[in-house]
Amino acid sequence: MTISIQNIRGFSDVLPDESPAWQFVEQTFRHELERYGFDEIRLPIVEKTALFSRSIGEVTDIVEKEMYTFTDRNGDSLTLRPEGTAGCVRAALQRGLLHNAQPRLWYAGPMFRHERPQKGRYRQFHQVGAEAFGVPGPDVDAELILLSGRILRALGLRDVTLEINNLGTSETRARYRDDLIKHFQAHAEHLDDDARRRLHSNPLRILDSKNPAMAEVIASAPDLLDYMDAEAQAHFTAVRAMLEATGQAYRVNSRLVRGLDYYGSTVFEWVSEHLGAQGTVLAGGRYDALVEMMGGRATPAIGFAAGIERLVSLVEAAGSVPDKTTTQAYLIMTEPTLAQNALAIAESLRTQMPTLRVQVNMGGGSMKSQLRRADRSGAAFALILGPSEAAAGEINIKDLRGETEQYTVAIDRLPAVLSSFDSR
RNA sequence: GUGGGCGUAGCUCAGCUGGUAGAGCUCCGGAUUGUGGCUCCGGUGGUCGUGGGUUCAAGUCCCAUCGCUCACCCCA
Repeated sequence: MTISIQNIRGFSDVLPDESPAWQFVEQTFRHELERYGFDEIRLPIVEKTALFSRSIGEVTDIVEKEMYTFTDRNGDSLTLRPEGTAGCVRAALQRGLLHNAQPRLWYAGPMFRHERPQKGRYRQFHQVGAEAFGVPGPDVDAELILLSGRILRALGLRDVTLEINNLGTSETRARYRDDLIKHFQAHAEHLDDDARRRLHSNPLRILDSKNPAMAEVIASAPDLLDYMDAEAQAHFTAVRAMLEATGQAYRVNSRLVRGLDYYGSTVFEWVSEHLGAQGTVLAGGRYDALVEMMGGRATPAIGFAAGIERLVSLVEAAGSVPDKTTTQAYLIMTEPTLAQNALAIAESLRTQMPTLRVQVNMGGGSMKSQLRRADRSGAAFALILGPSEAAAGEINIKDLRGETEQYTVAIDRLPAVLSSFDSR
């Protein structure tokens, strides 16, 4: 079949088969975040372009080539949000949430980046984000990491590992960056094309290269950790001590660099081996300079974002998605003329039993096909209404899963009977 | 943006050196006049991604194009 209009590349549908896993991931985040004192904030999907270009960094890949930017009817440049932190900071500042308060906020929803799609990477993707404002750490840093670990465990994910790093202050990072460029320039003959291109735009990224030919130049490069000042050292040590005290395993990865300009100090990343090339499942870090940069009073902050699609794929592979609640009762009728009675019975049942799931067969069909639908709906039992039952104010109950013999009851006794089935 | 792999039924796929489109699953009906699952029988469903070319003849060969997918880059 040739369908004339299809979805946009990289914008996927979440089909009914997949939605239980999505709900599981979303509900787990909501539940654990609330338990740690985070409150939900709902933010616009479109913001002024300048919000992102200024906060994320003009020369990052996101801003340079990945944003969905358009001009609206007023001539303003608007952008579909590529990430959540900028909008959250904007809202917190604009609405006065940061005034004499240390809010902890979480949000969830779609983000948009115009990249080439591949496994675990889509143009519309979904994140859950959490941001904690006003606390300089290291206690929040550690708690946020512990929270993210708890969420991943609650999702039943075992094979995810925690990597942490400290990017130091913007001054020490600039000094490190300069030395790194010098180092790579001195060994320019060993660099591949990508590395040469990134030498000035993003030299820290060269450290991540997977090219074995460059392993030696990279290994001999200066280490960021050697550049940290005493304060950053102390902060990093304290975070590590807190993780150790709570039994949270981690690996220090001095090559761990976040892609957005506003990150500094503590950064962390949860990584899975089962996702192909896009293994990062949840990542975050401290961004103490961002609030002030956006016009607010200097306010320390830290946050993380998790990729729902990646987590859904892991959770499905791990088989940890709880079974979907299926239809408990499926009502069928032997004559189409009984549809009125069937609807009335179902409505009355739903009113009397608020938690009951009951589906009425629609569109007729033979007894055989109706029962087949009842079976495939996953219902625990079928309610069968024929002319004789209807006339007598009764209905027939057929147990589709257990051993109970089929029998007929008065309709007003149905709630009691179904409850007894339910507690079985 | 660059490269590899792949586009045949709703799904998973077969279709040799060109000779009028197939299987399994699903769905619908029947075997069983008001009784599902298992079995058996039958049926619905395709402009073979799209456009052009070669040929008496193209799912098959050639060209272009679109899409999907994985990887690079980058990131959740």
